[in-house]
Amino acid sequence: MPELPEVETVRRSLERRIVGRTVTDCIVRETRFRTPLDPAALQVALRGRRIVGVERRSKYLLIALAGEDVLVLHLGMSGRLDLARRGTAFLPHTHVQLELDGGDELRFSDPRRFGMLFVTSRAALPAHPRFTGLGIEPFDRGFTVDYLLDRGRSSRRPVKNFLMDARVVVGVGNIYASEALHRARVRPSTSVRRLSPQRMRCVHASVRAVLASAVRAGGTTLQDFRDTDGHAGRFQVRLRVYDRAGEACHRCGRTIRRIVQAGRSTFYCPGCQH
DNA sequence: CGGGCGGCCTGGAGGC
DNA sequence: TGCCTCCAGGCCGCCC
Repeated sequence: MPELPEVETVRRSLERRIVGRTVTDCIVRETRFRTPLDPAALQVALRGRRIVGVERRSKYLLIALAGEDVLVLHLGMSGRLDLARRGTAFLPHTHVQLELDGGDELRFSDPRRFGMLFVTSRAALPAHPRFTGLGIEPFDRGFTVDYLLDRGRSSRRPVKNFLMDARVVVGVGNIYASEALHRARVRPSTSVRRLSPQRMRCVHASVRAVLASAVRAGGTTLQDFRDTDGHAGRFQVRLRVYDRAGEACHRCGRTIRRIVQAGRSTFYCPGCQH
């Protein structure tokens, strides 16, 4: 479900409400995730620990605890975090609860179980297998047109797949890759190394613009995305191509097409993307 | 060895 | 109503 704007939206809503709180207990009711969860390790690391910060790296949420440890959380496709009063009704597939002082609890639900959570030390994080290969953050200073040109120089792959490659740049998933390329007027099937510097500059600016705009809108809610307070995103009404196959392009009027690239749906306008 | 593809899961939508 | 197929916002490992 979540790409950078959705994860960042969750991060902000979490940060407002859990920093300074202490985890009193951790209840695990499901351990079968893609990487199996170790309840004992989680409980030992979390119980009695104060939450000192909430950060994001790529599509991972990092809940920093007093001391050296960090709770790492990934929402996968269907993961969701909810902050709620203890004892209130909870969503189906609520697999983990963090009980907080003051009577609230943070609930992690994930029907498809593509998500993951684990505890590691802050020092070990960069070397963790899930983090070592990660590319640059799209809002870091190092994410430049030259960086993209350099990384794309020897690659014949389609620019859409390139943008979705987390080894190149993190946070761009299936929705925002299509949206950024529409904004840039670049056809998703274009080979990266065939993009002129001018067109790459446009792709670069469009990635940032689309992501920033989606963050401001609180993410995209297609079916079930919510922040930790249960609020839906508002970017779905601004989508220009994603999930609009057969509809008219708002820019040129031509009919939006759906194709499949690397096993994922891609949407583009044949009229104004070349 | 870069990168496409199948698989991991559940659930919702749509066809018959 | 049921049963089938297809599809879904991510990621990993296999294998060409």
